Parts: sequence; C-alpha cells; structure tokens
Amino acid sequence: MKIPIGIVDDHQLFLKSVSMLVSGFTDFDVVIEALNGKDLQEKLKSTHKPAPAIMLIDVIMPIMNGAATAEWLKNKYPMMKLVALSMEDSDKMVISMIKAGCCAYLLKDAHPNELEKALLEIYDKGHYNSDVININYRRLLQNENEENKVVISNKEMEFLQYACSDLTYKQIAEKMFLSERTIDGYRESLFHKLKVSTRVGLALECVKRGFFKIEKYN
Amino acid sequence: MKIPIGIVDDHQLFLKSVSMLVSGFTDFDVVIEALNGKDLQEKLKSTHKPAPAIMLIDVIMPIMNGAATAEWLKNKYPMMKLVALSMEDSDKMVISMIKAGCCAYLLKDAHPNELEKALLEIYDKGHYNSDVININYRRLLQNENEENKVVISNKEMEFLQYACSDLTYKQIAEKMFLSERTIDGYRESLFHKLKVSTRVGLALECVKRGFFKIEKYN
DNA sequence: CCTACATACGGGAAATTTCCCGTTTTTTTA
DNA sequence: TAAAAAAACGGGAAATTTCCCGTATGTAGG
Repeated sequence: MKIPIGIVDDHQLFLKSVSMLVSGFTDFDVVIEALNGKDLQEKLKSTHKPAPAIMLIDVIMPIMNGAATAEWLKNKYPMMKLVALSMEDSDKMVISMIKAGCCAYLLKDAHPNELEKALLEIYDKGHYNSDVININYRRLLQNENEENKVVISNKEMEFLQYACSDLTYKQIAEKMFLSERTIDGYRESLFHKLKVSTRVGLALECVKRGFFKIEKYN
Repeated sequence: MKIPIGIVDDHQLFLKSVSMLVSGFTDFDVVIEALNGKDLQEKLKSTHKPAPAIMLIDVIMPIMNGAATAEWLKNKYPMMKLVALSMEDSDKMVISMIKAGCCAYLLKDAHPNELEKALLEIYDKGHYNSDVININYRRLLQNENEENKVVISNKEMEFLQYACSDLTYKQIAEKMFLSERTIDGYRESLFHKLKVSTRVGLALECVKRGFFKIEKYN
C-alpha cells in the first residue's frame, strides 16, 4: 500500500500541483489537501481515508499558520511526521517550525527528486538531514535563548506603536492616559532592551523585529 | 497539436509541479522550464522545440526578475503571449509586469481550473480578464503618474540612509562633507516630498517605500 | 512584615530636531 | 551669455528628545 501524505498550502496552484507530483511518486499518495490549518482540521475530521503518515505544511498561511498547525497536529496526531515546506530559510521560521514539532524543513527551491528522497527517509528513519539546516541547528536554538529573550509588555508594545509615528511623546502620553514621565520610563526601558539610543533606532528596530506590519505601498 | 507553453520560476518544486499540471491539460504541453530569466534565455537559444506560444513568468526571481524577463521576451519573441504568475497582487508588481508586456496577471492562489481557462482564453483572444486586475487597471496606471513620481537624487538617498540610523544631523553632515545647513535643506526637502514631519516618519517612509532593505533578524 | 520588583510620576537641563529668516555658489538651460 | 534652477551655506529660536536627579504605590514572595 502507498504511504498516505497530506498537504497544507494556501496557494491553490502550488497545492494542487505538488499534490499531483507527489501522487506520481511510486510510494506515495496524497489523501488530504487543505488551504490552511483551519481547513485541515475540518477535513481531517470529516474524512474516512487513513490519516496521513506525513504532513507537508506551508509556513506562511492566512487564518492558521504553519507553526500553529504543526502544534495542533503534534498534539492530535502524535504519530504523524510533520514537514515544514517553505519559500525562505530564515532562522526564525526554521526555529518556529522545528519547535512546533516538525522533523524536517524543506525549501520550495528543492528539486522534486529531493522531495521524494526526503519523504522516503522521513518515513523510514523519522527525520531528514536537510543539508543547510542541520549545520546551524545547534546555533539556532542557542541564539534563541540568548539574544531573543527580550520581553515586551502590552503597554510597552502600545507605546512602540505610537512611537512609530509623528506623535510627540507629550501626545503619546495623552493618548495612553499617562504622564510624560511615565512615557519617559517606557522609552528608556525600551532603548535599553532593544539596544538603541534614539527614537529612529527604536522605530527601525520594531521593523527589523517585525513587531507589527508596516503597510508598504504596493 | 498541443499548444506549447513555457514556464519560468525559481522555485523548482513549484516549477516542476505546475509543469506537470499544465502538461496534464488536454490542450497544452510544457516545452520549456527555466529557473530565471537568464536560464530561460540560454534554454531558448539551445532548444530545438517550437517556441512557446505562452510563457508563464514568475515575478520575483533572482538573477533576472520577471519584469526584465518579460521585456526581453517581448522584444525577442513579439508573438509570444506573456503571463505574469505571482504570489501577491500588489499594485506595483501588476503595473511593472503589465508595462513589461504581460497580457495577464495570475495569482498562485488560483485554482488549476482557472489557470486552464486563462490559458485557453489567452491563446484564443490574446488576453484574460483577471477579475481583480481589470477593475483597477486604469486607476493603477493613473496613480503611477501622480503619486509615485517622487524623484529622489543620489545625494538625498545617501542622506536617507544616514537618517535611518542613530547619527545626529551634525554627524551626518560630517560624513557627507557638507554643512549642517545643507543637511537641513535635504531634510526639509524630503519631509515635503515624502509628506512627513519628523525623522521617525522619514525613516518609516523609507521602509514603506522599500528604498533600501532592512536587515531583518531571521 | 519587609524586601524586591514593576509601574507611575515629577523637576530640571543639555542635546537634538525642527523651522524660521536669509545669502552665495554652482549647474542647467534657453 | 544671461536667466533660471539647483545645491550649499549661515544665524537664531522654539519645540522636542534624551537623560539626569529623585519619589510614591501596589503586589508577589520569602
């Protein structure tokens, strides 16, 4: 019997195409296709087919993203092998997916042959040594616990939003119903946490860390 | 005889999958696959197969991007129908691809059936009324000549780079071998051009407009 | 109870930004 | 080559940011 595979990806064209590709592999068969985590949950509940042995999960999806989906699956279907399938190999994403329970991280750059090889190896051994990832793996998890452990409270985050605008601190204080001194405190605290020394640096750091999306002009 | 199709996309997995999908359509056959514009140029030169009637072009590619590829094709193969195939439907991209000579703009969100329908219509009529695009088409090209015609000189751009840092204007003046007054002038001019009133606004505007890449933490 | 810690607040002052008022020099264009 | 446009420059001043100095309040943990 063929090994049942599931795929979650919000880009229909990619989803259907890869599904067709995988179904063409001698040992595999796609039994579930979903457009996002939520969609997958519903389809898993209502299907009569065997649960997939391996689930290919896109990282960036609307409604329910890759990490959340992986976490849910890890909990609900502990035997299922989870494989992240992403456009980019940013450290942050790799970490989040590995931490969410994925045993491999593949790039959409990969050649179909590599996908097939990876699927076979994951089914046999439970993991796949994606070249790039493995080298940096230890480093990644280390960095996570050192550099990135900056904790920012809700109030601080609210302040940051206002700081990334033309408002003066006085106006920000009014908006947040706080004294200018208090705002002063938030600023200083965040300057220290984010290792910057000016408001411009603060704003750009927010962008770099992706604290909130900047409405880019299309 | 089947209609020959070409595909350019840097994501191999997507490329091969969609190629397989399209070759599965009754009327079409993929005769050329390339990973970017440069790759396509070489493959077109060395192939003996018929030149594709329709070329599917990814917008974002390394080495030679979608717009440049479309432009080259438009010039070299005037009869070839060019179709942009993108992840996102940002105005900027649509404009650049349409201007480069594409007769349609499809999203990777699309269902395979829509792709087939689009290909047929493009082959027959020479264009495809992608729902979303057509509505805003006129608006897009108009906006291009109004809002977006902000011209920023090299010196101004250099100043912007420095303005997006912890440097004071005094320090920026020194770095650029100019007087503080002159820097003052640049600031005022850019405030006006970019419609902002503080340095923070200026920095964020640079991000929004993608003037230079922000080294995001991965 | 009292220490530690986070949060909120206040006055003052130096540094920087923002915005005026201009002039001079260089480059472009008619 | 004269006129126009762009780039560079200067002094001064109000507004804002940055950074000091401090205090008061609540609350979680030993």
